[in-house]
Amino acid sequence: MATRLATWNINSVRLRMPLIEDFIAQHKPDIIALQETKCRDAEFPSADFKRLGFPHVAINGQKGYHGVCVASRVPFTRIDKREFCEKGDARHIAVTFEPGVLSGDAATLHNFYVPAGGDEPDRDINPKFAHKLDFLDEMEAWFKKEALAKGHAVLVGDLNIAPLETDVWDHKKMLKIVSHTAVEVERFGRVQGSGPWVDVMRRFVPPNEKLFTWWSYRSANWAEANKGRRLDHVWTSEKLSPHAKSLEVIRDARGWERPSDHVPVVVTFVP
DNA sequence: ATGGTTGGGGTCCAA
Repeated sequence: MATRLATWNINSVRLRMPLIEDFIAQHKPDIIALQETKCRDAEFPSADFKRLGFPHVAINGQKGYHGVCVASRVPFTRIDKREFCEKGDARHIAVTFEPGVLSGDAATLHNFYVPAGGDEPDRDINPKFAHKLDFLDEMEAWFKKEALAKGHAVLVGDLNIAPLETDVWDHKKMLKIVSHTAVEVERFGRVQGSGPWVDVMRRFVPPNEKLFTWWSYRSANWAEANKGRRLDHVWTSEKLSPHAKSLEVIRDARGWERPSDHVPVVVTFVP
């Protein structure tokens, strides 16, 4: 039996519940990690997920901004939420699955929403960019300290960085744009190396091929212009990597009615 | 060089 894991920055879970329903019907995920749910835990549409076959829900939400969750057909054994940068933001949640769900061992799934970082890529004049860099440093220190990637672990989410030249529509034009600056890419590499984590998406799509998961709302004709970025990621620990068997980026979802600006990414695991 | 759009909450901020 295979387990299909999806990650999707939904940009308001309540507004896009009909799209989530379509996505479930078409792509049959077993576990869904969402970012930017944008509602308090008490306002989270748990009953809708239960109706759709996802009775197990772990939520870390806040009013209006950020917010992450994991909804699952199969149970998980524990829920952890970590606060980063002492800001009280809801940007992380982790759940642990029993042996036989993602691999033959128990495996922990971490779901992250890394700060976007504002417009100006200078930490001295832009506190949001400073927050993003500090958040990444804290991720690296935590992963090292806890050796989280030494066991069976998956990390998904909107990391708000497109690290490779092929993760953006035009590398040279993007070098001074937040999400693709050298300082961010260097931080990204250190976080990834702190596992070390395996970039699962690039196991299936070679690094010389363009691969995007996000297209701005601000450009009309997103599909023709194709000025996208790969901001959403799936990493596994090395031990779990062989269990990840396929990748789907649901590009069509960007063209659905009232879409998120991010599309779902689905990875199939065979335990 | 500039502006383009969306969501939440409430007449502006974050992305």
